[in-house]
Amino acid sequence: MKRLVTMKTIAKELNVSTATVSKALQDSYEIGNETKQKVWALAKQLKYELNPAGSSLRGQKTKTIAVIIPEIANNFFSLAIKGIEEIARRLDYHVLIYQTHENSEIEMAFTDSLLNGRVDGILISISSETSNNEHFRELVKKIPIVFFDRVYEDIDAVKITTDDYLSTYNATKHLIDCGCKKIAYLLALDNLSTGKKRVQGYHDALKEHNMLYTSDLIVKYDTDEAVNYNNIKNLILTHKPDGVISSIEDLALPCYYVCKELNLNIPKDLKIISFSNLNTAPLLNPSLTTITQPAFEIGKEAASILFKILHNKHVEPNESMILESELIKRDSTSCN
Amino acid sequence: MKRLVTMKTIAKELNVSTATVSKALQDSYEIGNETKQKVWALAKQLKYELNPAGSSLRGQKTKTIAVIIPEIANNFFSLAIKGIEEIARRLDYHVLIYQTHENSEIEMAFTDSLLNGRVDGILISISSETSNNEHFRELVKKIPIVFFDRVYEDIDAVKITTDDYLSTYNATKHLIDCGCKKIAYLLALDNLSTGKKRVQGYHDALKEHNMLYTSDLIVKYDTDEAVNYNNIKNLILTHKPDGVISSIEDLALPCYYVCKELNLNIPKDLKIISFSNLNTAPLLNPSLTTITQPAFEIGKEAASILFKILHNKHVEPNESMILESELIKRDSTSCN
DNA sequence: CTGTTAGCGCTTTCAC
DNA sequence: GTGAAAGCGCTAACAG
Repeated sequence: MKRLVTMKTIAKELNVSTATVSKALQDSYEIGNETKQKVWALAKQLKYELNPAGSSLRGQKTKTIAVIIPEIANNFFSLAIKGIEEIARRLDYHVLIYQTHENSEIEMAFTDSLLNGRVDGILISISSETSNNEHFRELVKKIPIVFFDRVYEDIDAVKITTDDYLSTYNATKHLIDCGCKKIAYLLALDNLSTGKKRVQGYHDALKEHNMLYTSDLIVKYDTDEAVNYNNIKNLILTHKPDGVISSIEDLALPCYYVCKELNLNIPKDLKIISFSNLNTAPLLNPSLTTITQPAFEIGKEAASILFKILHNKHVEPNESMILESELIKRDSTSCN
Repeated sequence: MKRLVTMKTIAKELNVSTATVSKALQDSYEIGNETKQKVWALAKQLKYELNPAGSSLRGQKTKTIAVIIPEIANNFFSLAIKGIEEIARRLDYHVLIYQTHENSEIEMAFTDSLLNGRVDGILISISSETSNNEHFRELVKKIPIVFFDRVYEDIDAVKITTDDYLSTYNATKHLIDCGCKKIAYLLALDNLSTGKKRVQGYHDALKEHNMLYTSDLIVKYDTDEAVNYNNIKNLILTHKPDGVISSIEDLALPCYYVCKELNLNIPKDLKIISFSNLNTAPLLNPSLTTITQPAFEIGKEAASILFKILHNKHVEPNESMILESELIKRDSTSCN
């Protein structure tokens, strides 16, 4: 396109060397005030911007981070990105986005392709904990990484998560308190500690209250929507649960539709609680009680810690954090 | 962090020059087959990745594009990004994300900061058409840009939009066909052609049917949610409309709540149609009839065209596109 | 206080 | 078919 304005342009114009310009722009103590002023003025006038290729080639820092997530068009992740971007902006960092579509092959390809100095660090929410353990174990040695939400439990890196276990534990307990006798569970993310903890919380709450716990009451997520719908329908027809915990939003919706088809009154016949970051949840009818994660804050925390690492260079002690989810009670499960 | 694997590494190992490695990796006809094989094998083994700083410094292309949008945590924009990312991935491009929070100062700062060769092109959905006309007029001369959804009407650049005028025209007509006699409008984006066309469609449909058109029936978006709520409440109390067209999702929600507070039955007392990309709209009660834009496709189209421009180098004729929105009819406005 | 110089990793003539 | 050399824009060590 257009010829770029470089330090050379400024140097020539001002009859100084590029080194002087470089230092002046960095406000180095080595440069005289007068020169600095002249350089700054001209730089501003010409709208000079540092060429990132030049400086990162030289200095090994790109002022860029990558965010790798399963899916962008998802309330949780888009809020998290929002948080990340806000922190990045404050520190003049740039944010690259990559979506894996839950495919760990793609995930590995992305991370590998980022080891060439394109970014200074990575924020990642992984798609599976089973298929690429070794890969990540190596990766964390090569580039600063912070895991968020969906993390590798047994890898030594900073992790920002929410209290998955407690969330479902409390939610299940809430349903029990509401009088539910038979609580089903819609299972997803079971290849991740996130998912395992969630189902464990459900499990433990049931056991503690001597409630029925059987795999018959668990429906596992399938990538085919129609299959999910039918599985849930079968569950409801066969076992007639009076409560449901859904580990992801995408399973609560078909559950809702099934009830509609079967003419079940949701708060009365079946109480549903789901993980969800829908900003419209209160508009749902019967309004859905949700376990809502602080997605925005998770993004902000994860980014903040990554930048801390990037700036200190030195190894951080395990600064991992567990943020609290909120059980937002609504009509569907209110006890009265 | 770790020492990077560079062409030098490969060259040394294989006793060839870096020039040969570079050419081999590009599958140049100049290089013998045997050498190529060796280079490729070693590159793979060492997980060599091209250093983007080096090559973009040299070649002036970064294989990176920027996406500038008002807000990430928004169903429309996150879907658009999803589309953009998918196309970018196919062509091995990287995607930088920037959110302006509807602030055109920030917007200008972003675009300026991208003129230093950090990206090859920009996809943007602007925040205002009034405050920085001159800025964008200059910008399009300096870097390839494709505008999407919220565009500069009178700037010579490719634009991907939806049929804003027709959307509201048809929606309004639909309400009229349903028997509405007094249709209000919730106005937003009025500093953009997008918003102007939307209100114009509403206006024209009313006029064509000799319906009441008065600014009293228009409530303008305010950044303060409480103000919106009150304005809508006043509108409804004072003018008792039987239909509402909302130009953005964020105004339909308070409208819904107002009805709840006033004990208005939405399909019966007041029919609401809103622009919305909520994937849960069918769950709303009373289910909301929506004007739904093909956000994902807009993202894909915009990205595709940008890449076309980037690859041809030569100026494109005006390949702007207008995609169709869909009026998804639901209980709240069904005629019977 | 300022300039010279070298080199980050890569590509591209131009020789051989 | 391969290599030497120059240079993209920047920074830092070192001279002066």
